[in-house]
Amino acid sequence: MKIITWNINSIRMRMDLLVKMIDQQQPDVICLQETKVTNDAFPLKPLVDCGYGHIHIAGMKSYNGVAIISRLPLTQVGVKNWCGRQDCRHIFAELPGGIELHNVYIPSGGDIPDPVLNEKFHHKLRFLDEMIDWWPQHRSGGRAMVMVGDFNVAPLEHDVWSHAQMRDVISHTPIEVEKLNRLQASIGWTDSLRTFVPSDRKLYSWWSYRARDWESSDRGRRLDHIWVTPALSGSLRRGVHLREARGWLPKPSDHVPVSVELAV
DNA sequence: ATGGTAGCGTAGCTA
Repeated sequence: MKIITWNINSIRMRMDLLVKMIDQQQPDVICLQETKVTNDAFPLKPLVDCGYGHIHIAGMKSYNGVAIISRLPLTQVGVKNWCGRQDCRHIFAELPGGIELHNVYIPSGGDIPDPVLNEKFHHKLRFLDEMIDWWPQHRSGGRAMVMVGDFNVAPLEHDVWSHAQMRDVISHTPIEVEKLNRLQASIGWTDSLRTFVPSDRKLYSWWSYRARDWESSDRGRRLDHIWVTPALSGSLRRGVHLREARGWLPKPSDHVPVSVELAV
């Protein structure tokens, strides 16, 4: 089973690139973040025509929005709200074989790395705290689960272009890295991509639109993740970042698709 | 230290 997560930054702006990714990668399941479209305006038809007849979405006007797009049946679908908001950041579904799939878009957190001065950073940290408490109540690592998405945190030294220069930059500050590590430890999640790419090698899933040349400056961050529970970690077969998608024309997303294959 | 780009929706927020 091949699962791909991608922060697409508007599905309507990038439907052609989504179809290109599907033609090239043939995933069984696609999890999107930042679809930026209400459910009634979500472009279902081109995806159904590609063979993805099982689609679960939660979208709102302008911001956020998540989608699970599958050629395998989805059962037990639902939406999870955090921090008392209904802001379309987390949906889930069950896949064949009883695998529970969660697609999450964690808040970015704004610019100022101080939760007192910056309400957006406060929200991000509360979001992480709530998830840390929730997972052990919801399930144990003995359940086959996959959690994917744009977590907006690059936890490891080589998940950013410069560990030293990123210490005070939101996405790599010690406080949020510590919370992401606690989230990972909550029920023993495995960071799938780092089982395939050693932690001493640079690995990025996002490059800013603001760079003059994203490829030559290569100031990336690994914000997008695929985690699996211990029940599935032995089934991981392949995991890759589709770096070339950052250059797809005419208008690439600032994030690239991240893919894993599971022998299930 | 600053500003750089993109999307939504048509001003200014979010990233």
